[in-house]
Amino acid sequence: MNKESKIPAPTIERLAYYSRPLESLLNSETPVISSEKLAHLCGVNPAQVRKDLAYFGEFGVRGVGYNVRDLLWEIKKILATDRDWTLCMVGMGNLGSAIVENENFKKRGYKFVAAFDSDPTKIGRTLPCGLIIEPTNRIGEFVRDLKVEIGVITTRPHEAQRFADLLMDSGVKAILNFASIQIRTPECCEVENVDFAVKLENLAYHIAKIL
Amino acid sequence: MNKESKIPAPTIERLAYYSRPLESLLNSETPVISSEKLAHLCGVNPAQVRKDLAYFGEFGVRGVGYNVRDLLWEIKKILATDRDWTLCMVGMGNLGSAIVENENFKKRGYKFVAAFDSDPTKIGRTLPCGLIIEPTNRIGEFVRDLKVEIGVITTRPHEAQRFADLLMDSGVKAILNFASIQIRTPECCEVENVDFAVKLENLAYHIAKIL
DNA sequence: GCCTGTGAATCCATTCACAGCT
DNA sequence: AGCTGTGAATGGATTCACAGGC
Repeated sequence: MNKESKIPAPTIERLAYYSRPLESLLNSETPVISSEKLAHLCGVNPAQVRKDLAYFGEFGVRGVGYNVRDLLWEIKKILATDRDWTLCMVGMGNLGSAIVENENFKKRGYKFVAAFDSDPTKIGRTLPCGLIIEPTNRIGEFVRDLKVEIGVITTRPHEAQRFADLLMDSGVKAILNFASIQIRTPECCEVENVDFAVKLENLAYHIAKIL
Repeated sequence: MNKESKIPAPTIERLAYYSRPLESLLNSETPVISSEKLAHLCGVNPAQVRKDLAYFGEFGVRGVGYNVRDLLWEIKKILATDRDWTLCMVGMGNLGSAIVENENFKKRGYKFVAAFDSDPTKIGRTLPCGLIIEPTNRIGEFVRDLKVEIGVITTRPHEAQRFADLLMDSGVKAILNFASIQIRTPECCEVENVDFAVKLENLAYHIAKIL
């Protein structure tokens, strides 16, 4: 862990990106891939690919390249996506529902085992996936009983911090936050923020320069 | 543009983050804010805030701070979010629908004027917002007629590149891509990729280290 | 000959520290 | 006295370039 703790955050993110084309390649008849080809598929520099992978071991063969199947397996082991994870959703609006129902997540081992909302008209409703929407005041209870590991938040911004605190107190170890607010968190809990509007604002900035 | 072209990408992203608390502050009785306070609200270093803003002008008053209203206005001008943008959605699954219906986007001036899907059972359906789902083979026509500026893609990965090409050929200047694939794009078109699963894989990596 | 793994060099972003204004 | 604006210093990450192994 001491050694791994100084691995750059961008490296971890890129590992996930590398795994995408590798998955497609698995089905095709391509047993081996070079850093050059993989880099091209992911839009990065070949040296970057080699350096990223070298942090974790020597996965390649000089003069040959990387075995696709083995490399994918190694990356999954590193990212800990070779196992299932238990999630819950707080906020069952359009976005929350879309994520809970998402087949892609299920396929990757991210299983939602609880869904919460504070809107009384939504509570008790059964989702297509079989989950029943529970009231937010039962978050602690459910998270503890079901041993939820990752919490996802899609509520309004002003409620997000409160629910994040609740999730953390109940033992959640990581939070994926879609509310457009910076969630404050102690050391023990990892947070990733995703704000679509920020991405759009980025695009707006760049294209406004041209027009 | 020459001067602005060497502005760090992270700066642009942070400007959007700065605007969030400023919007809340507008309603409260806080006419002025220091870089220290704003930095704290956004979880960054105060010098970072000052440097980011200084790229674009001298918005603050020494010994005092930044006027909240003025600063927000300047940031909106920089990000070009002081005007409306015309968007279209390709892929009307759960995620696509959730984004098109999102009130937050509308409020920020991102207006969806067309929605496409290739599933015949979805085509012709009227959305709560009033839009009718059109077949993907009419993308070119609609995008040109309605002068769509930004395209959003939420299709399966294997179709994403094809639709991106189609959007670009029809005059779209920027693409927000939610499909888990790296979209290849010429100079003239900006792309932002958002992959939720990558964020989850990041979290998984970090919490697996602890467990 | 080809491609990986890696120290060295470069590039970029963040933070520091203080001069300058109110 | 207080807080911005900014050159200088630091700290990271990316890229280069080549030694090492197939």
